[in-house]
Amino acid sequence: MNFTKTTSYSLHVLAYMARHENKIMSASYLHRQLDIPYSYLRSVLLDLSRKGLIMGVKGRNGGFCLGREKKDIYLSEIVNATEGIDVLNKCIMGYEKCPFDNVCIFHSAWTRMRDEILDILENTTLADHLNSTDISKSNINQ
Amino acid sequence: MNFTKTTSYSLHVLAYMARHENKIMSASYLHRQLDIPYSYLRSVLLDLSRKGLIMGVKGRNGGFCLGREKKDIYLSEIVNATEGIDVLNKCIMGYEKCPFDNVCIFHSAWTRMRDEILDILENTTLADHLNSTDISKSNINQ
DNA sequence: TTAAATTGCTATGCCTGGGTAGCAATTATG
DNA sequence: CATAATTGCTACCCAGGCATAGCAATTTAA
Repeated sequence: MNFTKTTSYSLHVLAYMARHENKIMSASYLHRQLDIPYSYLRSVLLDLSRKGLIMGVKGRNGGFCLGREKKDIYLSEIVNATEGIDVLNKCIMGYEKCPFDNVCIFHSAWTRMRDEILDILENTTLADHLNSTDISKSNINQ
Repeated sequence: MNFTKTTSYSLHVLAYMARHENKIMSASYLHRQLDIPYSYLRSVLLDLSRKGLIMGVKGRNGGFCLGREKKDIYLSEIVNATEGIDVLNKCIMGYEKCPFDNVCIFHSAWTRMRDEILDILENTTLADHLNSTDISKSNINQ
């Protein structure tokens, strides 16, 4: 009923990096800032680095920064790099194809959400996301 | 992003039993009808039986039937018997509490769906479900 | 009475997501 | 130069969902 933690961690990290562009951040720093288990964060960062979403800088004072400009990284790419966006194509009953032939009572609620989420993922860059959450942060009604 | 297969199997089985009330069905029969792996179906049925949702009848010609009348079994009970309805209380990012303080861009799409699904689960009995899918089946627009 | 079909129950295995740990290579700092 | 801090990489562990297999007990049918 949700994204994997790996996806969540990745979105966290990349959103944080977008908010502090051009700053190189080490795994231990990100660990302290984002409260993600250090060792696992290491492996997530390695993976994102291999996939080009971030760039690793070795050596003392090394760390990671965005692999591209924040306006050029779409959220869908991040999900694709972790669990793959295909999760959204499985019906809520866990099958590729709805076992109730799309007439199950959850279907409309489910597809509506899926379409909205897909739309967000495919049309939001890290830069957009930054703006949208900034607006939200200034809204008391949370 | 979806219910576990165990939940899906359970909903399948119970919906099928509701559609053929008062008939005793063996695991191997249900396996053939619903295309659920036999051995795993056995363990699912055992579990549902222990939890009172179905009743086992031993011996040759034995099998299972609904543990209560179909109008008295709510879908929420079934989900609770398998993975627990709490899955719906985790945010889409996989946490108990949304790590973005409820301002993440998926939040409204997600909560809307969750509320709808919860409403369906808590207010639909197997009997209701039967009617709703019957209506849908007669609808060409699928 | 014997065999077949069934549930009740338990032990086991596989896979994946999540997580840990350590070593080599690299780089900056004292 | 020596040491500290870092990434790159690999091996490993654990839990849970999914799945299989087999044995005992029960009941029916031949």
